[in-house]
Amino acid sequence: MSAHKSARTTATKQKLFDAALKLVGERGAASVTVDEIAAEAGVAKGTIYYNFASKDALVEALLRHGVEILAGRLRSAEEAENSLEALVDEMLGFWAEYPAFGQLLVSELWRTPGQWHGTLSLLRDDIVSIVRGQMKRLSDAGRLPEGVEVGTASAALFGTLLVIALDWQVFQPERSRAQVRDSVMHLVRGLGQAR
Amino acid sequence: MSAHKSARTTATKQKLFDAALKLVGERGAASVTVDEIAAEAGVAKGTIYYNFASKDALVEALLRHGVEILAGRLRSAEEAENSLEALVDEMLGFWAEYPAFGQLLVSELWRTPGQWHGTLSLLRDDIVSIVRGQMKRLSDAGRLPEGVEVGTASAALFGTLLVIALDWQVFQPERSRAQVRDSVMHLVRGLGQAR
DNA sequence: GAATTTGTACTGACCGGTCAGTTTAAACGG
DNA sequence: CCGTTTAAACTGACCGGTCAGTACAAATTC
Repeated sequence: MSAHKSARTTATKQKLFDAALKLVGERGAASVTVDEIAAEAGVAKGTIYYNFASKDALVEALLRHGVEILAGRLRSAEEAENSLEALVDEMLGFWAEYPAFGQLLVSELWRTPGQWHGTLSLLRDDIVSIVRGQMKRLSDAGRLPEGVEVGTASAALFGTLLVIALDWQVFQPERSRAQVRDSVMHLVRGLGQAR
Repeated sequence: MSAHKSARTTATKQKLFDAALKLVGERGAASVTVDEIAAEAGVAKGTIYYNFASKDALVEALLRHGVEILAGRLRSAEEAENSLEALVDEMLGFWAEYPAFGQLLVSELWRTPGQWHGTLSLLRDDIVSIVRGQMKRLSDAGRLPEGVEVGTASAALFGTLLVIALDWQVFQPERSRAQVRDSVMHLVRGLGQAR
């Protein structure tokens, strides 16, 4: 893409994203210090302020970055197999790979006048609209129970997958990913073939 | 309960719970100051430290208090009508009444080594076990699809209701409570009568 | 092609404000 | 009276943000 960025800053930003994601996901954006992020990334504090305007700006960039990855994956999953199930499977895989991002998202997404609420609303829409595309297909095929609104169902499915993944990681780590996926699939299939 | 508490302190604690719930739910435990909570409650800062050992202790008490209310409501709902649907309806009503508590819970519940993780695990179990009771009834009656584990399903249902309620409050406030409840019921009924 | 300049990325000591928690003396109320 | 609350000043650790300076490679100059 932008050819005017050196490989060096890109690498540094990546290190900062990794470090910030780990710490912020675990302990919350407000209680992690910039010094800690710098230490975790193996970088001086000043470097953070060279690359980002503020701590908030770093977190916001992290949010965008993560959603970008998720959206990209969902789109390629759709390309490979155009089904709701493929989407669900991919999303579950993403949360399994980046649990800290799930923790960050879940703790900020519904904070009413939060500092990232505007950004997060937009990002949420990115993902939900992808889910909605698949839901719409089911609906058009008459495979959705009447009374279920596509928009609501999409938002609910997204949120549900998020918490199920989180709950799995935190409270039931002994379950395999396949087990969790199958349980969710059961639910989703039930939805798809309900009368 | 404990008869050795004056009505005065009980009232003060209630004011503090209300104030703390509002602020902490909206902006997160870490970024709310004790002075703000005192101001919101219309109480001197010293009073907070007379009634609670620390800011953390106040939040923890708040967590316990909220879960106690929720559990109490769920139990009386079950007494009135012994069905999963009654439980779901009551839970949705609770989240509608205390949205800030939902925000607080969702942002702390899956924080892996968080300061309240231990307490929260126990509190989560309180609620989930109530849900599990109803799930078990369905399961014994053979009204649950095979392959769905009761424990997992209960945890998932609890989490799902929480995020659906939150998403409703934040992103779709125009929907009526009845609408949301009906959508969820659709899902739950679908689960109950799946083959 | 050595010497010098320029631009970019990074460093870490430092500063000023913020905030949890303390202290105290006095008032309140049941 | 005694348990509770108030008001206000104070402490000190902590933390976001700053800034003068370093490193170094790629131009630029002579």
